[in-house]
Amino acid sequence: MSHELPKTYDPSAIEVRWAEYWVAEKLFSVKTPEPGSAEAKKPIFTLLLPPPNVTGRLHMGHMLNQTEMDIIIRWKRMSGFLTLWLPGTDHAGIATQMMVERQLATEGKSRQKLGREAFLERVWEWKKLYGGAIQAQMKRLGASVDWDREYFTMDENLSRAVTEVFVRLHEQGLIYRGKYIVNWCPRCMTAISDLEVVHEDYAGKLYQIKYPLADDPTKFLTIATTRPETMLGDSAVAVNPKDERYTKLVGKKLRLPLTDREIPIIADDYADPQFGSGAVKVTPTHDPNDFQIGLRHNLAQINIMDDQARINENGGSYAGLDRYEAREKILRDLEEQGLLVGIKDHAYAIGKCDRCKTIVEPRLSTQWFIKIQPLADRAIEAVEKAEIKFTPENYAKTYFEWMRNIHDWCISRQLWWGHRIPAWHCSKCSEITVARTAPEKCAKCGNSKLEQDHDVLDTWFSSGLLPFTAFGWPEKTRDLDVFYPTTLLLTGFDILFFWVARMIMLGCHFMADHPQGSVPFQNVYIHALVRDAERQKMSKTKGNVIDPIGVTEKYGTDAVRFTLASMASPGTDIAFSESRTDGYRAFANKIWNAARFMFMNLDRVNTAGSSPASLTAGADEAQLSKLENRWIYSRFNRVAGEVNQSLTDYRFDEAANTIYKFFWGEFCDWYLEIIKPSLLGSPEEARGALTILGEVFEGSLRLLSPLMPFITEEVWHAMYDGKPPAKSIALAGYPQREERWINDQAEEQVAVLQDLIEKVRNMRAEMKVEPKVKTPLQVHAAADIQKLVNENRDMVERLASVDGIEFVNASLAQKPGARTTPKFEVALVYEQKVDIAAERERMTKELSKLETELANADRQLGNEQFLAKAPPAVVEGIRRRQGELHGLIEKLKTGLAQLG
RNA sequence: GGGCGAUUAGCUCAGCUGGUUAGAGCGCCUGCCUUACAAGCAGGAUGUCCGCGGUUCGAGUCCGUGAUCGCCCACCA
Repeated sequence: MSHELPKTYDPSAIEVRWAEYWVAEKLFSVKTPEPGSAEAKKPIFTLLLPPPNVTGRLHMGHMLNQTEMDIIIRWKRMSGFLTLWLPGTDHAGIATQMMVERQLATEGKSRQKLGREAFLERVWEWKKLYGGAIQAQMKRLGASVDWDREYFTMDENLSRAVTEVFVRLHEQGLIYRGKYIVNWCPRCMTAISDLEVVHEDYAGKLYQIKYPLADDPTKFLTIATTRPETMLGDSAVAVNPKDERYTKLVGKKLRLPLTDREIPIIADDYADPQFGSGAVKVTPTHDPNDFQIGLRHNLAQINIMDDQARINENGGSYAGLDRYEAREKILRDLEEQGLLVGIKDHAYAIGKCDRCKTIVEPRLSTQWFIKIQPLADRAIEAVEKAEIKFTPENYAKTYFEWMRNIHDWCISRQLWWGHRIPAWHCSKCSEITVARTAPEKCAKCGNSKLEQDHDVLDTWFSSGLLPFTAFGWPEKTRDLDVFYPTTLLLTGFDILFFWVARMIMLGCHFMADHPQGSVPFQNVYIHALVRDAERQKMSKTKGNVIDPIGVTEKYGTDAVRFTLASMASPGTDIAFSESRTDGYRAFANKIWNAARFMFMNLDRVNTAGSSPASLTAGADEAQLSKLENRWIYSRFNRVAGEVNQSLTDYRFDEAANTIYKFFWGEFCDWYLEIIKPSLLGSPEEARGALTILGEVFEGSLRLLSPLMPFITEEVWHAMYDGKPPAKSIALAGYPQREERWINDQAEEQVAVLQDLIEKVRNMRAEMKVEPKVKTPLQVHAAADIQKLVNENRDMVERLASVDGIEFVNASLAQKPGARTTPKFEVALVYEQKVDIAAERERMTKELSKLETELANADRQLGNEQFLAKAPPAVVEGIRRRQGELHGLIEKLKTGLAQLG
């Protein structure tokens, strides 16, 4: 079988093949290990699958999630760790419900007319339709997901668990039902939680309105409001008790304009004497603050709007008007009556529905709530005590900030897609029974006509249960024993509060007795987010609007993945840089060609030689006497150690850059160049060289594999000639640093040779030596350097285009164009004259740089404070450098003098 | 209004606990199709590390302050 790879690197062909292979070989399936076994003690990961948007395309931010997830999966797999793929709960459901409702509206139908069952059936159909695109993309990335069963978790198990959680919380007094002001979306016709309200700056107006006193209509109290329409529901006007202007008025009545009602003037601290007139209208049904004031003063609750935010029958002649139509009319009417006394520009924030961007209406309604404080306290403690650690750490601050200002969580939604609240209403006595299964009859009056609550639960309620329900809770399962808590949660900050915080609260609460600890995960890695295509305005001005699928097709998944990893430094968002992706595609191409080069030589040896060569049979020990082999082994192991450390620290950027520099800058640029003569030499010699080359190449592929899974898989399989030791490179174990191969001396020696070669190349370029012309070289150096150069004479001559090396005893410093370093002086023997002016400029520049440096060193070393306080290693380093600088400067000066 | 973060080469970004000469990719300049790779090779140029003040023997790095930009949270009419 031939080892040949196609001449051209074509990522798409490779990707399709291996993605299909991984799925077919079930590389992503998970087995539950024996409890207590070594396998069970390995880290476990919670990977949140981000919600797809309704069009079925992935957002760039989500794409990153997925890509990084994949990196983690594959990295951990290679480390021999178990990876667990957890299904996400169903976030697309509500969006889909909205789409279906919109469609029904065009057909003149509604969900109420259609009925619950038929409606849910239609939602389900849509979800399957749009889910297909996501599934395809996941397959492309090598993930296998049983779409119907795992992704849409409206299954019986989860339903049972959700009910169980609800009932238990209710029994513990942590769930209550009450009339409160909630955020109401008049378009979705449901309550939404605080987090689902997005605030936007709004250039509004502040209206000043006169309310006449009831017993003296010639006198007025002026209030200020941004929402005049709500005055129809006013129950009072509040002034601050310390506000002396109004002390006498407290307790008196006002006539509420446009209505026939009288309302009291009350004293409440909420009123700010500095704002407006210091008097504020109180509308308990349409403002959360006013609601609280209303409770304190036992005010009437007059709801003036229906569920679509139209004025209801309590609004008198305004009934039936939309809230904004009503505002216009009310303002006109007030103006006619001379009661509108001022309009000012006033910027404030308005809340909009996260999904449909309709302006949210605070609305008094009966909802289910979770008493959040006890849960939040424990969740705060878990992070304070470092039971859960955030990376980057500063997200803990954000988390605390939110947790400490948390409000009770409204969990009921007036939607149909979701888990229904397990509460039953008695048609006779209105008693509410919360139960695991439908009760036969009312516990209070015995009536058998009971109806289940129509509301469903907030999706984040069930999502928040995921860390334990996914393992079969409330049953005591082996999975729960083994997998809870997981080691790492990987996610973006955008769902820190929605999901992460709630998983922590609910996990700590329900898993309090768990032997391995109650927290749902021990580490949270918050990765950077690529700017979302949704935020087009911002993105366009920054020039970072990109189509992830297009980019992937253009550069290959490996290049895109590598780019995202290399830019994933913690703490900041990523602006996707196409030019960098282009660069990493070139890197993939480099790998490809290096592999082709290796295979080419292998085939040559196998054709010419008497015995076959192998890339994977193990190193030929005799080869290790060669400097370049000791060097590359040392470098490889050092790099492996660094990469492992970076990955442990979640520094994917460092890991990527380290591998990149090693593979391209050392392995390809130097090692392959150095060993070319051996590869092209006798079959025996080439066979030996190939064993080392094969080992280092194979190890490099494994090192790279998490960042570029497709190309590494392809080349790796080719190296094993169709008989790999594992089904996938991902299963082959990750390279670790092996101390015995670390060789400082070899690294130092090669560094000197590299420096020498570079100096010669530099001189040649400067003197404009024809590339094909080889020039003799003079070297002045200590005996050990001479010995080193002599032993590697061929290498230096070849890589630096040198014809003969002469060691000289006299310094070369005065020779025009010569180069001096602390370890050697080197000059070309070349008749063509150097450009004196350019040479003088170069040397003068060099000299001034060195002199500045020397001045610095002198100053520091002359400073007793520095000598006393700086670490010895630093002092020693500067002292040594000072010695070098003296020598270098001396020689440069000599050289300059020589130039005249 | 509260909190968090950013500002380093023309562009996109690294620079970990303060320590010798601030880096990478792309772009740019010069020369090379050297038999793995022109998606390449060799060489090269480019920085008031946002401003100001401070701590320190020493600051891109720590502190304060100002400017600009961004994000998150938020019930002040």
